[in-house]
Order: sequence, then C-alpha cells, then structure tokens
Amino acid sequence: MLFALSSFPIPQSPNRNQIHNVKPQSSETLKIDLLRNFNSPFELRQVHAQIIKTNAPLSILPLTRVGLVCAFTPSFHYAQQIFKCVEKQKPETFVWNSCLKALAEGDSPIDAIMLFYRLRQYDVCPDTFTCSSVLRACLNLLDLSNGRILHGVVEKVGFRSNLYLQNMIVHLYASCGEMGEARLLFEKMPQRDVVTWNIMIAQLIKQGDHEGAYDLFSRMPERNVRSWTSMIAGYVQCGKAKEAIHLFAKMEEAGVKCNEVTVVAVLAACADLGALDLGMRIHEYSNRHGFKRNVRISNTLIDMYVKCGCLEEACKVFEEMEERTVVSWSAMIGGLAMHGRAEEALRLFSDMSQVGIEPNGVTFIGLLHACSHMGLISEGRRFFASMTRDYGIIPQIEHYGCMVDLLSRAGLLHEAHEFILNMPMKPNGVVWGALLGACRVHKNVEMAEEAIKHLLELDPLNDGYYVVLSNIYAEAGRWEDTARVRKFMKDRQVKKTPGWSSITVDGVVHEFVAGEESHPDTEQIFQRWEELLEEMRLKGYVPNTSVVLLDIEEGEKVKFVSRHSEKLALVFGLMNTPAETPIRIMKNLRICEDCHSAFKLISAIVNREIVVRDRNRFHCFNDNSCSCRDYW
DNA sequence: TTAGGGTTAG
Repeated sequence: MLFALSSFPIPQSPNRNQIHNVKPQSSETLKIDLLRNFNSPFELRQVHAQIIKTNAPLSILPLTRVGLVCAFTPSFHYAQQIFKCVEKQKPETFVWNSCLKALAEGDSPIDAIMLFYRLRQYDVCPDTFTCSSVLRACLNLLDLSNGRILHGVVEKVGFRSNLYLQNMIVHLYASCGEMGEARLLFEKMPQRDVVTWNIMIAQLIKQGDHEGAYDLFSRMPERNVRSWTSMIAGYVQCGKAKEAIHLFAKMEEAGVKCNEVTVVAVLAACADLGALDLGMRIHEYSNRHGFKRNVRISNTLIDMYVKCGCLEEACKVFEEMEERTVVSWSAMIGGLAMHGRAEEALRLFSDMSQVGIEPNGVTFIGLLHACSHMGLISEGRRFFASMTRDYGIIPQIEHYGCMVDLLSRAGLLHEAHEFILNMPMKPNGVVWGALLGACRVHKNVEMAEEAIKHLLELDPLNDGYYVVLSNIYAEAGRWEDTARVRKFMKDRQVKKTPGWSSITVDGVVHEFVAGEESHPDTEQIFQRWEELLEEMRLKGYVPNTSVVLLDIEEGEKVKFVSRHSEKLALVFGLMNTPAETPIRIMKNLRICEDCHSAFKLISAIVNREIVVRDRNRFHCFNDNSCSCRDYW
C-alpha cells in the first residue's frame, strides 16, 4: 500500500481541521467503520492515511463504498490504486463488480451502466460478473440499446458459453418485447438449463401467449417447483384459474412440493373460482410448512376467504397477522365493502390510520365501494376529496367509476352525469356502465339512452349493456324498443352471456345454466322447487316477472324466472348438504331481483345461511333478510 | 458478488 497519496487528484476540502478529528485506529473493525462512514473523496484521503498507518489488508465490503463514492469523481483513479493493493486475484474488477451490483440492484441502475463504460475507458477488464450486473441494470431499466451493446461485449470477450449470461440475455430480449430474438437465441443455445426454460415460459405468459408457454412447459426435459409455479401463476394472471388448479393437481401428482410462491398462486386461483375447499386445504398446508409469517400468503388468504364468502375467516387471518402491510388492510377493507359491511370497513380505515399505515389508491377503491354499496353519499364524497388533499393520491379512472356508481346508485343520476362530463380523463365503459345500471334501478329511460350512446362507441360488442337497456325498456312497457334492441344485437351477432351459477358439494363443482336441464338431478330439483314454492307462497311470495326481458305470456315468464341458475344451484345445495350449514353459490352475472327476494324467504323457511357471490358483490341471506339491506 | 415464479382494485 505504499504509494503517494498526493500523486492522484483529490478534491481539496476547505476544512483541513477534519484531518485532526480522525483518531488513530488499531483494529480491522475500526478501519472498516472508517471506510463505511466517509462521504467524499476528500474524507477518503484522511481515512486512507489512517489505514496506511495501521497497515493491515482491507476486506471488500468497505471498499465497495470507496468505489461508489469515487466512481464518478476525479478520484476514480485513486480508488483504482487502492483496489489494486488489496486482493491477490483480479482485485480491481472484483471490487468494481461489487459496486456495479449495488447500483444495478439499487435505485440507480443507470449508474451501473455509466460505471461500466467508465471502467472500459480506464481499461478495467470485465469478467462474467461485470457483465451479469450490467445486464441486470439493463433488465431493470428495460434498456435494450445498452443491452445489445452488452450482448456484443459478452460475445466479443468470449463468454458465449456462460449459461448464466446467456440466460440473462434471453431474459433481457424477452422482457424488452423482442420475443422473436429471445426465441432465436433460445433455439440456438448450445445448452440450456431449467432456468432458461423457466425464463421463456414466464416471458411467454407475460406476453399473453399461454399456449406457447404451455407448449414449452410440456416439452422441457426437467421441471422444478419454479417451472410449475410460473405456469400456475401465469394461468392465474390471465384469468385461467381453472387451468391453474388443474395444473396444481398435476404438480401434486408429480410429487413436487410447493413453496410460498406456489401457495400464493394457488390461493389466488381459489379466490377467483370461489374454491373454498381447496383454499382451506392450502391454508392448512401453508401453516404446516411454517409459512404462517409470510405476509403475502396471509394477504392472499384474506382475499381468498373474502371471495369465498367466509368473511369471518378472513378477519381471523387478518387479526392473527404479526405484521400487516397496506395490502393486508386494503384487502380487508375491500372485503368488508364487498360484503356490505361499510361501517366496519370505515372503522378499519381509521384503525389503519392510527397505526400509521399510509393508504394507497386501492385502499380508497375499497372505501368508495363500501360507501357505494351502502349509500353513504357524504362519506364517499369526503373520501374522494381526501385522497388527493390528505394523501396526495391522484384519483384514477377506477376511483371516478366508484364515484359515478355511488352517486347514480343513490338516484343522483344528473349529478353523476355531470361528474362524468367533468372527469379529467375519457370515461370508459365501466363509468358509463355504472350510470346505465343505476338508470335501470331508478327507471330513467332518457339517461339510459345517453349512457348507451357512449357505450356503443366504447364497447359495441358487450352484451351486458344491451341486456340492461332492453330490460329498462321492458320495465317501462316499451316492447317495441325492447325488440329493437334485440334486433340490434342479432344484427351485430352479439349474444347474451348465459347466466350460470355454481355450487361445490363434497369437493365437486356443480354448474347450472339458466333454463338448461342438463344436470342429471334436474327432475328432483324441479320437484323440490315446487314444494318450496308452496311454502314461499304462503309467506307472500309472488314471482317478479319484470326481470324477464321477453315479450311473452305471464305464465311463461314465471317458468322463466323459476329456472334461473342461482335457484337451481340453491335447490341442489339444499338437497345435498347437511342442514344448518351455509350454502355458498357463485354467479357469473348479477343476481336478479326475483332470486333476491326468493332467497331471503328461503333462508327463513329452511333456516340456513345462503351466501351468493355475484359479479359485483356478496349477498348473505339470513332469516328473511340480506346483508346488502336491499341496496344493490 | 452473477439467472427464473408471488398479495389488495377488475
């Protein structure tokens, strides 16, 4: 370490007294501390002087700090000289690599790229680790132009056979959207490992090519837990929860143990499908394998229980968590909102604020949903104003959608319309759709026509809008207009999505489609329905046929509503599950008014809790009332 | 000191 300190450019500090403040050190630990705590090349000079005095070798960690502080200053060369004196093998590259890694994985990946060019300028020889860190920086920045240069360096320096680097390069091209080039490299690779395949699978999924991903998945020579998890998570992300669960079953068959990430992915699939049985099994597995403290798992568990209609279980998971993030709070607030428990959602928000967790945009979506589902207009307005004023969160289109829903559902259709016209962004189908839906509840044909005018431009093939409009006309007795809508749909080949409901009995999912008689137990279901109907009539039930949008005879309409999918699922559930257990039904569309009033009565007649998850929210029927308090 | 998969809104 004997070289002249003064021979390298060191910026001069005005405060020379600082030198005297550095006390002589004797131990290695103290030296490391000295290097860790300096903040400028000038202080480095003082510290370095102390180190020379104590004359012992330095370790890498504090030297990284030297590199980071000097990297972009005239002291670069000075730092180089220090590095050359400390390790036996390739000392300099080693320390710079450590700096590159810190920069690439930290907040300033661009500095890693800059430093790389500086190193080239000063003739520092790159090794595989250098390339790896700079590629990581390019990947984090999705910077393909520098990535291509790095790719060239890797080829030129002769690291072509390095599988790690090749994998990163494939990853980089794929992440930057150059799937063709990634594919070409993948095909030409002299050797591939499980990571190579996993990268390709994950990237194909991200680009939406699930078939391509599955093709590779089925062709890969060996699969590990990450391969399975990538594929399962990929299916979940693109809304193919059934395929995800199916693959998970195959994974179990193959004897591959799941890890925390798999658990999250499978739980998310259960949440989507409302698959409570499997969700509970995974929950037990997770606890058995010591994953209980994993916050992401707990967050997904909350969401799973919420979406499977088990709000109490969700609360339990939430309460047992040792550490909660904004996601945990938001999931719970959103869950309470979905179940119509607005007061509790709002109370939870105040608890959250008290423990010092800052809300985010999603938290406010939950809060606005809570207000909207329960008609808390002034609270909703307050939250909307507060999100920007108190938390600096700019409302997104989803928040505007919630506000339109809140106002229009409460009957303030004109205010909602004004609100839409004054939005700072172009309203989307969700926003106009919320207004349209409320027009049906409040029987406002003119406003519905205004909404549909915009919806036809935005999303002309969405059958749901036409169905609502047609219903609005039907309820107003405007059958000619109803017929016109139906013809319009026919001409454009838009078909109404059939309503279906599902119920799980003994682990088997039974699906019922409105009006269909495909289930083997159809006969018995109809028979049991007739018996129930007798009891319901005694309690004042009259079928509400206004929900039938066809211009047919009353008797036919009654038959129509009695064949709604949720009714078939409910009767099947009553026939095949033990008394007093809750019945959980899922529906792809919104529950209709007739089923809603029927279910309230049935819950009292059979003395059972009936939980229905529809497209929008949960309805929990108990003793002739619903958790939505008929506001939906 | 280097590579791949994860949570809340819909």
